[in-house]
Amino acid sequence: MKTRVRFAPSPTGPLHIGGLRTALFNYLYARKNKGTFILRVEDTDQNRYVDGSESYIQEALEWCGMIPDEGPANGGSHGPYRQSERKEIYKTHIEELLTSGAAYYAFDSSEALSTAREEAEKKGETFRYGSHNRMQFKNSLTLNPDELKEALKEDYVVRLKVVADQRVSITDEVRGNVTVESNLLDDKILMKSDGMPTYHFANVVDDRLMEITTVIRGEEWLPSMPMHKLIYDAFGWEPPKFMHLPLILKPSGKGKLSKRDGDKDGFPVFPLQWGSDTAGFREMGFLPEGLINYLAFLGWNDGGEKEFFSLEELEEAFSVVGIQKGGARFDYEKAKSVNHQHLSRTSPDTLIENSKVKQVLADYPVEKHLDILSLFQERLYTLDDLKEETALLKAPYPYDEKSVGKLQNKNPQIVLEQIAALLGTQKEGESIKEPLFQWAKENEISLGVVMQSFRLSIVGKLTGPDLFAICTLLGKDVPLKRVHDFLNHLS
RNA sequence: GGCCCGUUCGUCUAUCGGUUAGGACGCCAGGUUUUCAUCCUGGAAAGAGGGGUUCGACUCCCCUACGGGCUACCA
Repeated sequence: MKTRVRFAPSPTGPLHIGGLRTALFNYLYARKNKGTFILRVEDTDQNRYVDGSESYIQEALEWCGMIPDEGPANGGSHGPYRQSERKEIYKTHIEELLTSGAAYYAFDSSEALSTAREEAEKKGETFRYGSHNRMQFKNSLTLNPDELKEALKEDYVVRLKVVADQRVSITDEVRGNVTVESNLLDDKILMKSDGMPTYHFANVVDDRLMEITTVIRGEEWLPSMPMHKLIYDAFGWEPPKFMHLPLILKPSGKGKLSKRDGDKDGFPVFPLQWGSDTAGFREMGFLPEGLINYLAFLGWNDGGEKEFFSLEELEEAFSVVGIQKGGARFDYEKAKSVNHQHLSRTSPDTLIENSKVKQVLADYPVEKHLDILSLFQERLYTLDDLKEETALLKAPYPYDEKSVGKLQNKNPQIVLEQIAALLGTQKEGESIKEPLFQWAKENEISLGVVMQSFRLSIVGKLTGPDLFAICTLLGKDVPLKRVHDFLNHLS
């Protein structure tokens, strides 16, 4: 049987990186098994629907290079791929369960239920609508045919009739067997009073109809897996395989990573920008490969010591045995470090096409773009760093006075005058490196002092890439002027 | 509270009964006094606790502790 997996997000806002990682693992599993990667939009909650989410999700997947084989954007043989467009399908399937007696109508109001819940809570108990008490409520099990007919004119939901006194057992590919007592399970609502299915029901029906072979989703769904099994049973269907992924935790480890954590600590939690005030990894200067590589290793590894992977390499290396069981904390420093690896290994010719790079480089003459990028590239953790790094090409001011102060009593003037002299007589295409070092040696002047003086005069601080390369970029006149300016500054 | 899942350096992780418990990020120290947030080398740093099983346990089992998830007509 051909492998078919789906990524099934809800369009309730931007795609969180936890969701993106779920998508990634689905994608990798599909590619590794030469299967099909499906995008299904779970828009059954009209109250939480947020306009623009679906296109955001599509764009985010595309940015990462994970194009769905089937989905709302490009169609497929098992559509429609939006649950809101599958209402008729759910309707006929719920009829089936109603007819067989595996499900029943219930007429309790939301208010009545929350009251019952509160009362149970007061007694320190958990309210459960199930085999032990379902006969005490107003539903198609307790009403006579006439009452039922009348009740059906008003709002109703459809509930799953969970069998009593049974051990429900199902296996997760990552964690093994999960068993639960059916008496502990709720008679879950399958169909809401607005005629839309709940997640649980839509999920099972769609996974079946779309011929999904393996369900790969977040760990938050693990507790409902036995209940899903019961729905499959009710239809007489064989459940697919299940794989529950560990959660991505806050940097503190206390709970799931949320947007607030990013706002608080200044890192993105979304792949792309959402709205005007929420930047994504793309806007923060991440390469999609960098993000993907980092995310892949949050909860998975190939067992070896290699940690730098392209998407293609991940597709090849991915396997279920490498999936972690415990949650993994998000670490922005590590994410940047992985991105840095990808950044430094991308060819400058490719990188120069990036819009963020173009933006920074626009301040410089076109013929120098490649040289500038090549000089700074290996130092970048994010593309955003390029702007800060290249700032030293523009002006050395303000000088790093702390460093200047330390240099003061080492007699930098004589060094700077020599540098100026060399720069003045420098021929096109020649570096002053050799003659400068030669001079320093002859006069027994420490190269440390020489280079520090030189660097401070040119870029105003003691950091940055190779100084002679910077001078080459700046041309002949600018470095000379800066040395003179610095001499003035010192006096 | 109940149910489910988890627990190796600060963090992400390797180990599938016998290892000096390995790697990466971060941190610290060096790289013949050329700077550097790059690069190279080195260093500090871990099996939650208690019981078993076994010649031998990080690895298997049980208990405890701690952490997380779920407990909606949300997904």
